[in-house]
Order: sequence, then structure tokens, then C-alpha cells
Amino acid sequence: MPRSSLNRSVVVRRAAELADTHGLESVTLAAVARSFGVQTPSLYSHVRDLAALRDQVTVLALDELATRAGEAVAGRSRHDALRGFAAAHRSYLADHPGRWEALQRRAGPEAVAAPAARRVVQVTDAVLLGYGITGPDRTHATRVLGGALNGFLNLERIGSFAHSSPPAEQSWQELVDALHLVLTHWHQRGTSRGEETP
Amino acid sequence: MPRSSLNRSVVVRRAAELADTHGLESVTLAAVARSFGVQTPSLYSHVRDLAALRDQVTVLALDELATRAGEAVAGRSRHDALRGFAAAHRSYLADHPGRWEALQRRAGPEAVAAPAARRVVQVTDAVLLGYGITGPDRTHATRVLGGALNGFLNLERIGSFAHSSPPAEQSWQELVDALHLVLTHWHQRGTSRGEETP
DNA sequence: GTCCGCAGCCTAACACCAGTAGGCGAGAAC
DNA sequence: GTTCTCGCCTACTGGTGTTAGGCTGCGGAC
Repeated sequence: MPRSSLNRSVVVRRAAELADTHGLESVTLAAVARSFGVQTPSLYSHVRDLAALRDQVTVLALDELATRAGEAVAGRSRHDALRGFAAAHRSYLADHPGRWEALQRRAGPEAVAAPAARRVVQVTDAVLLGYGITGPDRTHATRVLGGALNGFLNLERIGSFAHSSPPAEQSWQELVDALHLVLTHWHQRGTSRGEETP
Repeated sequence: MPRSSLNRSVVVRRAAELADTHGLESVTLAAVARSFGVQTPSLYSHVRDLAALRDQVTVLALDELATRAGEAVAGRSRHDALRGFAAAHRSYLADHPGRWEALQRRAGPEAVAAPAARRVVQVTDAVLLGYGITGPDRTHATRVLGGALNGFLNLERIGSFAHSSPPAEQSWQELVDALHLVLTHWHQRGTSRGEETP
């Protein structure tokens, strides 16, 4: 019997695959061990905990999402960058629904401190810089942009759009265009409300 | 011993309270039974399943949210209605985090077919009608609005905003103002892209 | 008032899961 | 070749969902 190729990153990757095929909440230590043909307690050499395993799936997802979004944004600006950024999110959900699910969860402290989390923010910032949004406003815009994309995709994922007629794809285009409008007018709107020069 | 005050709606309500205090995933049949001083199998007279219990918490949340949002919108229009609608969502999350969590989940078929789900959409439509958004565009706007609000609040809930400086409250105001801008310009943007008269 | 039906809660039991304690053997170090 | 170490193992505990079937006390029929 080969001593085994079991490994922390291998275990996490397998957990992510199980999440994608059967949903995150069916990612269980017993299921992961079964998929390796191994007994459950053997995993504790590589993973502290079930919670830690799921947290690491979250970190993996953050990392992959940041990479995919970064590639989609590279060399583009404004509307093109925004479209690529949004499409990266949507395609990641389509390709890896279980890992996406892991992003919609409150993760442990070591997961949120991971560099992968910061990378996602950095890519978002790159899009906003293309719109000329800087300073403290950029944090607000990051949150608005991230929230809108995540929220739409999450509603689509849980089936909220499945029972009304127009396909979600069209609404998605509307959302991206709406965000373009918001980002284009961000500065003017901010100054008109007198928040930037108090 | 009183024959019991156990009841389907009482059980669901207790499950919702447990969700609010300890999180939705700690809503377990064993915990609900314990809170009534009753054995676990006794609950099966009132609830089909653990999944059904959680689905009914979702329906309860949809109903309460629709009521709260409806009251916040009544007699208002445009920016005022939007602000009330958004504030209703945010306050519901603050007051009932566990029930909110139940809204971010894929629910069973009988839950999504519940009248409560339609009521939420109707209230949203009322806000959009105030902006003069009608016809097929209204579905898109409903999804954009719902997605943006849900997404922002969900990111706030899972702590995504806890590690950057400006408080989330300010970003929330920015989001509501941004949505006002989007809804105000919805019609123009739609026609300018030639989608309404194909 | 007495009896019966039945709804509602009970015990018993099974399968599954997370997590802990300690054993054992294969490969590496020397 | 001997020894050490690490990775996987077995055995076990406590908790969970779910089913099957028993008991009991309340409400209605007479």
C-alpha cells in the first residue's frame, strides 16, 4: 500500500470538489475520507477540524476568484474592466458553486486574515481606480460593488429568479450597466452631497 | 402535566428564536426539543423533517420581512420609499439575524411557493412603481434592487467589512443613494440602449 | 358518570457524524 | 541493521436525524 499521497492541500482540494458536486454542507470529514479510501480519523493529521477544513475551502475560493478576476481585468478599464470583473464572478459561481458557497459564509479569523482576501479587494480597487474613484470613497465603492455582485449572484443561486419570466442573464446585464452608471457618477454624487469637503 | 402547548407554529417560532440567538445551523431538532423539555421524536408530530422546519423558518422570515418592508413603504414614494424599504431590510437583519440567515438559503419547493415570497416581491414592486418603472423592466429592477440590498447586508453579516476603516453604516447610505440614482435613470438608460423598442 | 378513540408524547433502536486515545508498521536517518 | 518518527489504523464516546411502536390522558358519545 503506498504510504499515501495525503496532504493538506490535496485534502482541501478534494473537499472543494465535493462541495462543487454535492454542496458545501455535504462536505464532511467522513465523505472526504471515503473519497480517499481512508478512515475518518486519518484526516486529523492534515486538518485541525471540520471548521478549519471548510475555512480552507473558503481561502482556496478567494484565491481562485482573485486570480480569475485579476486576469479578467488586466489591461482593461472602466466599462470593459467592470464587465470582465463581473463576468469573472459569475463564471466562477457557474464553475464552482460549492466554493462560491464557501464565500458566503462567516469564516474563521485565520481565513479572513489570509492574503487571498486582500487580493480580491485589490482587484476590485483596480476597477475603481479606472473610474477615478480614490480616497475614502473607494472603500464605500468597493463595498457597494462587491455587495451588488455577490447579492445578485446569491439570489440567482438560491433560485429566487427561477420563478419569474425573463432569464437572469438579462437582469445581470442590467445590473452591470447600472453599476457602470453608479461608478461613473460616483464623484459628482459624492461632492454634490458635500461629503468630500466637509 | 399539561397535555402540551406544542404546535406547528409554536415549534417554528421557537426554531426562529434559536436561530436568532445561536445561528441557523444550531437549529436542530434536538435543541428545539430540549427547549420545550420534550424528547426529540415528539417533534415529528408537528414537523415533517429538519429540512422542513428550516424551510418554515424561511417562510416565517419572508412573511415578517414583507410586513416590515410594507409598513416602511406605505405612504411614501421614490427616495423616501427606497430609504424605508432599505432600512426595513437592515433592521430586520439586526433584529433577527438567524431568520435573515434562513433567507440566504435555497429553500424547498413549498417554501418558495408560499404567498410570503410573493409579498416581498409586491412590496419591492411598489417602490419601483414610484419611480415609474413598469413592464418587463420592472422584473430586472426588482432583481437588481433585491440583489444589491441582500448582497451588501450579507457581506456585512459575514464580517467582510469588519477589517476596513469606515463604518459600514456610511457605505450603506452610499448604496441607498446609488440605488436611487440607478432607479431614477432606469428608463432613460433602458431606452438609450434600444432595449424597450426592439 | 362511564367508556372509548385518538392525538400526543414517550422509549427503543439504528445509522451517521465529529472528535479523542492509543497502537502499529513502513520508510527515513544513521 | 537498528532505531525513530510519522501517518494511518482500530476502538470508543457523545451527539444527531429518523423510524417503529407503546403508553396515557383528554375530549366526545352515550
